[in-house]
Amino acid sequence: MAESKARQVTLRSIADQLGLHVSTVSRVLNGRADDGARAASGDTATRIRRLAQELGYQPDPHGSGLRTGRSKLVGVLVPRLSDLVLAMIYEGIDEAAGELGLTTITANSRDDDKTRRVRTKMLLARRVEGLIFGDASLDSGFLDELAADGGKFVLVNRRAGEHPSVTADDLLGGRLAAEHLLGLGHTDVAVIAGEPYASTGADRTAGFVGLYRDRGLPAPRVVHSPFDTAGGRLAAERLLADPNRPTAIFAVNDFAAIGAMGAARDHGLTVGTDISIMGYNDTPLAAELPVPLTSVSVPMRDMGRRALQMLTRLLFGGEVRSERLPPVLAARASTARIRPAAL
Amino acid sequence: MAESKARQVTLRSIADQLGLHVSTVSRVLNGRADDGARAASGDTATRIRRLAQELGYQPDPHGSGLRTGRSKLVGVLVPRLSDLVLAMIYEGIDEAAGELGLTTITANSRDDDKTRRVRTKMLLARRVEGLIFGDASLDSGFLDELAADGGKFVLVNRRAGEHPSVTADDLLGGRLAAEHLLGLGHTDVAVIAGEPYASTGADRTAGFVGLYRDRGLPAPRVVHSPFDTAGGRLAAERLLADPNRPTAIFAVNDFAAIGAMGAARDHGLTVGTDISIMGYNDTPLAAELPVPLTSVSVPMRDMGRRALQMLTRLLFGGEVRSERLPPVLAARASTARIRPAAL
DNA sequence: TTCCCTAACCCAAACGTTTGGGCCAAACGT
DNA sequence: ACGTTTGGCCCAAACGTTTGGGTTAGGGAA
Repeated sequence: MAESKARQVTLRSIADQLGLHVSTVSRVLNGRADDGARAASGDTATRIRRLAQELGYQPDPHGSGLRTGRSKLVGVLVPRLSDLVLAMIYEGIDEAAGELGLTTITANSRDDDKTRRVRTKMLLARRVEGLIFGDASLDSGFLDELAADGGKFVLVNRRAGEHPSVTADDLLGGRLAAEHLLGLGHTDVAVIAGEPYASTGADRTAGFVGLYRDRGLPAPRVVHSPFDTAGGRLAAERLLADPNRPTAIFAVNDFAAIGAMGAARDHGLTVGTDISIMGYNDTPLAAELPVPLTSVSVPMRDMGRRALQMLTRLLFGGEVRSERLPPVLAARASTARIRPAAL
Repeated sequence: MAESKARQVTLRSIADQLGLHVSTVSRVLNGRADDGARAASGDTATRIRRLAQELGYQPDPHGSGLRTGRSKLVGVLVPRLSDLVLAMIYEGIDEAAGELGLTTITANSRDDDKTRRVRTKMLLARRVEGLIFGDASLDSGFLDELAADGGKFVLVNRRAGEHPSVTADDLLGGRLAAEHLLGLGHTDVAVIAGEPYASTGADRTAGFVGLYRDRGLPAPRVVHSPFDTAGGRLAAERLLADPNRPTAIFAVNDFAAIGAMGAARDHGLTVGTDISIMGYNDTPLAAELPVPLTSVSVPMRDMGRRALQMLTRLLFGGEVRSERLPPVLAARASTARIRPAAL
């Protein structure tokens, strides 16, 4: 494209200009070091390299892909890229892919099974070498089918079944959240748990609820919702409508937490004093909010990086073991010691 | 990949199984309608189609790309995908691309000229047919160079030079913001203007400042900052440190506005009563914040869609004219009529 | 009956790479 | 002096498609 008139610069054009054979040029430019060394004299090799450089030669992926059967493409399926969490994970994936000479193609599944299948088929039609799913659903057989068909993939962020995955330890994260709120004296708490099909929300909720149960306290109320701000607001409104509302709310997602903060304010409550609210993921936004949001920090970009690396291990024959990264609590002003007056 | 053992299903394998020639199969499956009709009898055609369907044939893009010289790929360069605005624009681009049988590849430039060049080169090496830049910079010659080299591209969100672009009418948006604040009685205002190299911030600021000047009012203070929350907070802190601080702040970006809200709160000010703050883009978050944020709504997804469509027009020989989409004000609680007491 | 037409195919080349196998001449070993 | 190695290169096939141009057989017109 950058040379629409000047025709493509190809191995052949370089070879012709130098009076060499195309295979010689190929070996020098792309063969493994030893192969290239035997293919041409040092002098010829530098002449080739210099001309290639000068002409801005870039191997045509169609040609090499056709010959080698390798596309150097990996597909990434996410619920939606406009979800900041997934966007950051994707950035990690793409970063690591670039370092390995791979290119990523991404698509949104909108957490819809039909779309998921269609988009995956499109990625496979593009001959991706492997896939990374950021939208794994606990209740869909899709991944099992794909694995049975010999599809190579890893999961990121959400786990499902026994498929290899890179996730944060959401169970632990949920416990951290519970410990934090308990430490502040909150015994009457509620969870905005996200979508039931996502392991992230489910595990965080399970960890949270588990700790309260372990301490012999009444089980927190659990209400499901979408992972976004509007969903969080609605869920919180339901909770706050209750005459004896909880003194603290744990939302499994920062955006849901922000929605909950809005709902709290609508109820005339000041977040951090009248009610404690915490989120999850420690989005860059969390620390900068008017009332800084307590959250649980997970290494999103790193999760992406590791997922890509795990996928390449998988592709090059290795067996892989799922990884579970540790989360860490980020306490801020949105959660505070319970005030009896608040009741 | 889905058939790692069963070997690829190719035109040849289909042809062999039916005792036909590969070219016949190709014409039926992929030729234009008339070509396909002349290539085989209706009966043969259905046999071919049925088998292809049954085997799940998907044309190999390496093969067809090599032959036709078309990759059906378009490259999308953005500052960062973890910027919600760009993510939504990209979703629009990708959506429209899918409808046209195109696939998008995206990369982050981090608004850094070196990275921009490197990533663009990578996209070109992948043989994208055209590019969409969401990271145009007012002060870089890069796009001019690329255009001179015959590169096919359009800009989205930000404009630059005379290159074809799909943007919102940011000048108008800035005026809308100014009218809104003026209508509420704010004559002492400030702008958090974003990065100077981005046309978005520059135009919004120019429109805003222009209206105040047109009305013969003192020129608003203008302070630059990154487009994110932390940047907005810092900029606002500078503004609020001034003993006679502005009664309203216009941030050219919702995230910067959120940061500004945080800074205001730190200064003991209640947003919407003690001080008015407004943002830009009308991010989904804006309406759901504890104090709902007044913003200027721009059709981000549609901008993406149109950019992709404009690019295809450009690729298929047409001339194109830049488009400027109208923004609309979304007034909310974060801006209110000035109270003399606030001074 | 002869000629032409058309429907329904097949043939072959080309796109740019990669890669296993030549081939030749010069250098080396004995 | 003669065989062997080896450095330095060339050959050719193959990957899966597309596409301009055959080729054949059967049917219709004259």
